[in-house]
Amino acid sequence: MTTAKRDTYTPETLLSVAVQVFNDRGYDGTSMEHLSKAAGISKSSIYHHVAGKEELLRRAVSRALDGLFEILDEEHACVGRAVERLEYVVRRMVEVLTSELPYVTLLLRVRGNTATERWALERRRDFDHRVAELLKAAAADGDVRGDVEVRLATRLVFGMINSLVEWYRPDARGMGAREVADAVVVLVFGGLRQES
Amino acid sequence: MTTAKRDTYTPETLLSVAVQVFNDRGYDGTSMEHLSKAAGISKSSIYHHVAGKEELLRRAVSRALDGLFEILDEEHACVGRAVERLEYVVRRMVEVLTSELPYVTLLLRVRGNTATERWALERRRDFDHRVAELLKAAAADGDVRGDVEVRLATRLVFGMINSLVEWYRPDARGMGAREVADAVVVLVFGGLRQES
DNA sequence: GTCTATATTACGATAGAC
DNA sequence: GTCTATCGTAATATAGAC
Repeated sequence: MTTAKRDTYTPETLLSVAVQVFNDRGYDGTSMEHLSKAAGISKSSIYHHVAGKEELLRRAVSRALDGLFEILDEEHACVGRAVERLEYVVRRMVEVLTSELPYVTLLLRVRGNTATERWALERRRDFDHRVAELLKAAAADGDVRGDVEVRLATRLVFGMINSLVEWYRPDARGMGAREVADAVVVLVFGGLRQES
Repeated sequence: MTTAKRDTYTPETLLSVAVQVFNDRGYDGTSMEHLSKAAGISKSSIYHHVAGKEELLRRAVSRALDGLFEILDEEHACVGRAVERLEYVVRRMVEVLTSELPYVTLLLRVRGNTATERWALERRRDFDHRVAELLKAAAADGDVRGDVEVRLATRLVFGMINSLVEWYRPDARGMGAREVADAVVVLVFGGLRQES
């Protein structure tokens, strides 16, 4: 029992509290006062753990970005037919969005007012481009419909996947991540229309 | 030539400037100082035209909500087979999102920190429910696949459509609203997969 | 590690001159 | 209708005691 007691904050545990408040009120709408109330410690105590508000944001979006980029290094994202790699990435994106929900939520709402936010936006764009290339390859293989521009289709698919953060909640009696991932894959590739 | 001169602001023209800044920096990240710089007049002059920051937000989201709700009163949204009414509403949503882009963008980013924001969120939920009922009816008709829960499908389709505000820009050489609407309808109903 | 107290700056909004 | 000047508050962050 080294530090098995409880209660005292680390940057990690403080982050999980802060990210919740950021997502509830918006990053700019959250003051250090709000954070201190939510954490149950004083404002100045927060500064003992982190340099300030922006460091909390940087830690949070880093965690989200790391989770997303790791997908692209996985075997099923690198080998095989492009359309199958794409399906794998789509499914894994849903899994990362749900498992790292608060961190990805914050990432997707970043505006670009500070250097940290602009850095996050840039890394996000890199990730989007990597997935867009996958869709482009699948289109070149003839596995994906050619009557919708690849760039446009990528954006719309990302829109559908990323919208998870606006409504998905890991309730006990709610939907599981697997169920959501299945639905996203079915809709993205097959569409709403009843197949005969 | 009553007031054909130019330059002096009305609540309307000031709103169009303010909404741009709100969307660029986020509502909470925008100060009256930012607005005054963008409008080219002093902070106190803004208060001559509107009661404050929150009134600008209210006017903006009202305009967006009015545009969306009007869709539901149109003939093609009320008569005919549910799946066809749904397709019509999806297409018109894209048109309203593109034509009222800055106002809808602001609406979709509202958090809920003030009374105005909570009112906007509530009206948005009403609209979402109306469209969800349409999808439910289409599913009851057997025109929409039954292997994805209606509630989940609604959210994902809304996610795809609403994501427009994150990337659509009405550039002269860019995509037209019609092209985007076509792509959304094709993907929502038919999916990505190449049809044989 | 946490606190109270405070420095300093920025914010939303108003007063009153022109 | 626009301005300068300013009020009162709330923001980020620091100092220093315990």
